[in-house]
Amino acid sequence: MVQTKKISDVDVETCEQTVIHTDVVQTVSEAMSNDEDMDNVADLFKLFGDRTRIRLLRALYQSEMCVCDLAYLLDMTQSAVSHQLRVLKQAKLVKNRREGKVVYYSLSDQHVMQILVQAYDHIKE
Amino acid sequence: MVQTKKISDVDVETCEQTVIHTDVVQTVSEAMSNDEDMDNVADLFKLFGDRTRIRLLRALYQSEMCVCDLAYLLDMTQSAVSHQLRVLKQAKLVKNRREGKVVYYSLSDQHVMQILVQAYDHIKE
DNA sequence: TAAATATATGAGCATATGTTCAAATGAACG
DNA sequence: CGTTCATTTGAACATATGCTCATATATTTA
Repeated sequence: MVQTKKISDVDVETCEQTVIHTDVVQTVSEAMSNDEDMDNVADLFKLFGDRTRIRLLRALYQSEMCVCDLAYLLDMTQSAVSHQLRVLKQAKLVKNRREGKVVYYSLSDQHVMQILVQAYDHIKE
Repeated sequence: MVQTKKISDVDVETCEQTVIHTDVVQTVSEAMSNDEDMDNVADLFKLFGDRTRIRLLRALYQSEMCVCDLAYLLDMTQSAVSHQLRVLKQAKLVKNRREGKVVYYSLSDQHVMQILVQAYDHIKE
């Protein structure tokens, strides 16, 4: 924990902005300087932050399924489902294989679901 | 794992939709019938799915801070930061206390950060 | 080759979201 | 009491997002 003793003001050139605890800002800024991957984290969570995609992942966690089955299961248009599956595939969260006319989707990585499960547990308390 | 033996078609009243693997859909549907909390999970992730909010949480994970310090740290308008802190507070992810003119924000629950850290680890591989 | 079926894709549209700007609170201090 | 400073808040605006609709692609089958 950082203590907040020193009080000082600093003017910034862009827009006049004030800093109260210079030392704290300095410390935190250094601690955060490493992880520029936070943007990627946000992007990953952005994928999870949609009801449709969450339900798709949840369903595929149970079993590999084709597009029309997923559409029926979620009570959605085949087109809408296909669009979202595309998003999930681009993010490498799901993979697919073709068998004749039918395309089967499945999770490309079981590990990703752990994040989901943990969040689920968090909600449940 | 569910096997995909039976092939059959079903018409649905709303829009004409086709189901190929009735048994799989049935099984998965039952498995998913319990967790209606998936919507809440999506909502939680929606909060994480933004660069600004992620960085705010990341910063507060290091130390309690006031609004103007956070604004300086993230190089953002104090107003924009305040708006997002409000969102995080409504979601009970952060809390605040007033000390004179200055309002200090901090994480209301360290546990929530575990989800973030896990996702961070996932990215790192 | 033509028809049928499963899926993919692009454009359009309506809504959601995040930021800015201006103005309102709220507290300390002369 | 009026001024200053930190923060909050509401409206406006621009962009992002997810769905629909029509159409394209791909594969099987008659």
